[in-house]
Amino acid sequence: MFKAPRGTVDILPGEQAYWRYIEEKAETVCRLYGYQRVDTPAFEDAGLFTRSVGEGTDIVNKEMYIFKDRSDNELALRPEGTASVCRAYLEHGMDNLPQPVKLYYFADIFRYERPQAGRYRQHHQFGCEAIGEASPMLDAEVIQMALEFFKSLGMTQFTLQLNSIGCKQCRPDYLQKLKEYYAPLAPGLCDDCRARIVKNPLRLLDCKKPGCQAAAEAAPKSSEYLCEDCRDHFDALKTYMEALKIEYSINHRLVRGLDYYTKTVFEVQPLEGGSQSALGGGGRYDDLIGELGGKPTPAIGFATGLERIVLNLKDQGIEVPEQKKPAVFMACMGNSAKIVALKTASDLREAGISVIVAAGDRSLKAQLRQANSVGATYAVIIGDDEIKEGMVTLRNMVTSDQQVVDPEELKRILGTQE
RNA sequence: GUGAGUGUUGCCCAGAGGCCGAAGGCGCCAGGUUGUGGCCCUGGAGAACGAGGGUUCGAAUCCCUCCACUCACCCCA
Repeated sequence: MFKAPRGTVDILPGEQAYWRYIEEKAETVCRLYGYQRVDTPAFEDAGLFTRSVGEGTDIVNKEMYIFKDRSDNELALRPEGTASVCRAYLEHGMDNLPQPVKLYYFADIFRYERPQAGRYRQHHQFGCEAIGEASPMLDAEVIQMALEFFKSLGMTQFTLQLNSIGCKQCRPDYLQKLKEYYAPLAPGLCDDCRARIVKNPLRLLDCKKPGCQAAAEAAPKSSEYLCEDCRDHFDALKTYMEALKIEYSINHRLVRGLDYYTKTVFEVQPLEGGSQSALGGGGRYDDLIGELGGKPTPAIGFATGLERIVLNLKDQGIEVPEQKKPAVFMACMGNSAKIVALKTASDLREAGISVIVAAGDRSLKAQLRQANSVGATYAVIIGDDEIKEGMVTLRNMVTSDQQVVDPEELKRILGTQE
């Protein structure tokens, strides 16, 4: 027997209510904020990701699904959403549209990781990107939008963490400061961290190892080494956040795992929950479009993991609307009844009424049992008696009222009941 | 890549060397009404107990190997 590959899951009909709910809320938020949907391919040139996400990151180093196709193109299943959207922005000349261009997406994301709670090899993200505007107003708006999205789902148990990691003007200086601070501490750090001092100093800050915690806690803070532009930007953002009454906490150790971020970075964390907890995150990436070959174009975005949202909704006991039940279940007995049932059903469907027709030769009892279990509001019963009269029996499954009606009348009767 | 746990019918799960040719619940199917659901009752189908090897007179139950899944670390959505 075949099984779904490791780290992948089937989202069965019984789960779909959560997914439809999330998608609907996401789309509502996007409409309110003026974002338009974009869909990009599930795989891209591998180089797109190595260049954007960064050579030194875990995602690129050990998590990408890379493969060569039959023409020897090196491709990768997308390990995140932003790079593809930026590629599409450039490829389709969206820099000629009024800026900023606001796009959202639902995408499956692939990372070769060890699966665990809330973490999969294929997962789904909803994300937004606002490309072509540098103002911190947009930062505030994007963050607000992310929070409004969670709130619209009924979620309340989460916090917002914020930081600024500077830009290419000020970050080199800050990294230098970090290195200087860490150099004498190196002997006491974990192996990973010793390597990070040279390779990726920013990552020193989010090491979870007990031995490195104290060092990270007392490390120089990026927000204290910002250039004037970055500082103004961060200050303005904080002002806007206060004006919007958005609560946040500054986390000096929040750095994010993708190299393209500049200035603002943020994460949404649930109040409690497992360690795979980040519900979403994002930040500004003012240099990315330029690095991909476009003219310098500032941008900001965020993404959320749908699997984690589903987990959270369940943990919080948040109810989602049930999926629509069929209006009519059509039971029939005998061969001529089958023909009438089929015809009647298509008539009703033409009128927009959902119908399930019992196929096969099961007893009426069995058919009605099924009508009950699929949650149909009505059963239409057709047998020899009805055929003789040219009528059908309409049974209300909720009240158990039953009447014999002309099939032509069904549409009218059912139409007004809905 | 590292560590821990688990692996019995579609699902949940009992079972701890012979009473297991595997129990129960849910679900499924059928019957209890000769054309009628939801409750109830009865019956039925469905598992050689992850795979392979070993110990033993005898293993779902003990040991080994492998595989899978889960959780945790790392990192992230």
